[in-house]
Amino acid sequence: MPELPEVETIATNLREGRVGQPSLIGRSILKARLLWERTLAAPSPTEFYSWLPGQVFQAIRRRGKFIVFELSQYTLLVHLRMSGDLLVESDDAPIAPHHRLLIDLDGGLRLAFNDARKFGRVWLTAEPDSVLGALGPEPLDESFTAQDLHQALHARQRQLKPLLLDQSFLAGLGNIYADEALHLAKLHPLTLSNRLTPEQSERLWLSIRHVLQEGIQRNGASIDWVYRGGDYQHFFKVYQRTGNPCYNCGTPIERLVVGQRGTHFCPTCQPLH
DNA sequence: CACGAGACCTGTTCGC
DNA sequence: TGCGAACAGGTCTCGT
Repeated sequence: MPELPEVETIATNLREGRVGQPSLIGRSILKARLLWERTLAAPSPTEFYSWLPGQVFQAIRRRGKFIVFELSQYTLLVHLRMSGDLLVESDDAPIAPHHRLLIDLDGGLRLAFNDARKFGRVWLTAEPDSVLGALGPEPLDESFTAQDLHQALHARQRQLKPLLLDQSFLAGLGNIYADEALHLAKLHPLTLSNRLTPEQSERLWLSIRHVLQEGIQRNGASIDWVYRGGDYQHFFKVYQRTGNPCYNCGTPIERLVVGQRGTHFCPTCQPLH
């Protein structure tokens, strides 16, 4: 499901609370229960169950597509992959289909990890860098400049689309926002990274930041049953618009498969040179 | 190093 | 209506 804007929205809601749902900050954990063991990437279930009770939520943030829960002594990391979601619910609510992990909290609450496709993963560790360390830069960070992007693009020779999806190159972009950013930047998804001029790199940098910021502003995109609450799907320019006219030039949007991912682009606005 | 295929999973939609 | 194929917001591993 989620890319950077959706993960950001979920993390913000858990940190700040939303209507009818309190913040998790300051809450303590009573116990945890795994309903699908493979959801837990590390440590062992035995360690997981013994480390969590008594831990208090100190901070909640996002890094790439990971949700980072800073607890008293450990860090809980959650990656939602394709279909994961995190819900705060009453601890006596019926266990919904696809719940994979329940964490009981004080105050009669429960944090539930729901994940139909079972791809999502959870880590509990004292060394979060052991999981997050390989991630590339945060695209919205002040320290990430157009020059940085240009230099990184020229350090490799790869097709732009798969490179933008590579989380060690840049953290947080997924299939939707990569397609939207490339369209806004007027770059073909198969363009080789080291062929971009400084001007093209800057356009890509601006476009990536633009689509991510707009996504966050609209609480992410909700394109099917998996994620709710976002609006950005109404503003897609190419994603899932195959055959529909480009808003710039009227040419039908085309779809091709790149790195096994559906890829949407305008052949006129995004020519392959 | 770059790339493609297969794996991990379940649910929904599409095409005949 | 029914049924299999195709597809889905992600990432890992393996072979070339």
